[in-house]
Amino acid sequence: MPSLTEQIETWLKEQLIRSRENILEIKRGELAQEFDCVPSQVNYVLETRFTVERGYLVQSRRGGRGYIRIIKLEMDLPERLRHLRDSIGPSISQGRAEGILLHLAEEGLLNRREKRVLQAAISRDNLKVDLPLRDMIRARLLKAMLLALLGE
Amino acid sequence: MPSLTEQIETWLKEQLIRSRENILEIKRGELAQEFDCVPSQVNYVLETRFTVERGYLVQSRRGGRGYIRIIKLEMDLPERLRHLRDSIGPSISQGRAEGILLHLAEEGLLNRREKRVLQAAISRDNLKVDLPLRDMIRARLLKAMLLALLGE
DNA sequence: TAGATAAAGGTCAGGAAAGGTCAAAGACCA
DNA sequence: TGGTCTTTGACCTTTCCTGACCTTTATCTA
Repeated sequence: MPSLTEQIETWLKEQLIRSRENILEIKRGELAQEFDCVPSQVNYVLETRFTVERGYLVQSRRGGRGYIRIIKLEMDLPERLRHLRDSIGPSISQGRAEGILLHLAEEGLLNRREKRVLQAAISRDNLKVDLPLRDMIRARLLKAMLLALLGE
Repeated sequence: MPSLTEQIETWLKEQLIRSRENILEIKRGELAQEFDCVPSQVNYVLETRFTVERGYLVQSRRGGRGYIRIIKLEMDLPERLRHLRDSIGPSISQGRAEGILLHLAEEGLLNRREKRVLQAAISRDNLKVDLPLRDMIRARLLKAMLLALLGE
């Protein structure tokens, strides 16, 4: 049985696909009711699963007629690579790096094998270097590998 | 009377066979209860009996709805990986690493894209770390990436 | 139209539910 | 009796979920 978080994540992504659009608008309260949980659970899902690294933008408005809007980002490859390079920067945590991989994989830019390889290369367990340096090596490797893979 | 470790090992392997699949998912806590032992005993069994050496891959996740997943590798792979691991050793030069990649590519175990990624990851220009350490990181990464790639 | 009220969504800390690590004690065997 | 393999338990980290309390926005009403 998948966790609540996973169920909500899946549901939202399905809605996005089913609607054939890149925008989905929901009511936090209604969604929470649907899944029989507290509203802040929805925030948790959004914060952990719909981040920019993973290719989503979340906007919202409070008050009467409030809403939460989830936008799936789409860019062409060259733009994407530039953007990736910038967002990786000189140093990157494992968590953020994994978000990027997930995102690329979901878009079909990385197949399962490739994702696994990259994943292995950025894992702290494999890098085994102390912290400020580790995140810097990871950033360099990730950028180089993505360039090798995506940038003909 | 076989040791606890052996009992658990046997039980897990039986489950793997019985399920007719190469993947088995368990809860550490439940298993420990079943065998009336501390949970960390399960880790010990996994560490000593379900290693890559012996043809297994173990994945896990913590937190709510956590799990431990044991994956049985294809028949001839463990042998292959053992050999690779030995030939890489604890430290490897860029030249020798490239030789290995070339060899694997020739054998068709690596396609062009994959080779490019690995190549990028082991390049001294991307690692950018001073020398004794660089070759050690390269060795760890190469082994981990190949394992990720070949260990379905 | 200013202020009250209702109707959203946001934040954050805490607790629960996993699994991980490590060192020390115990058991077994050569 | 020394060394290796097992077993245990204390403590740690990660992930998920909840609830109390806060802020923002729209709408209604005097």
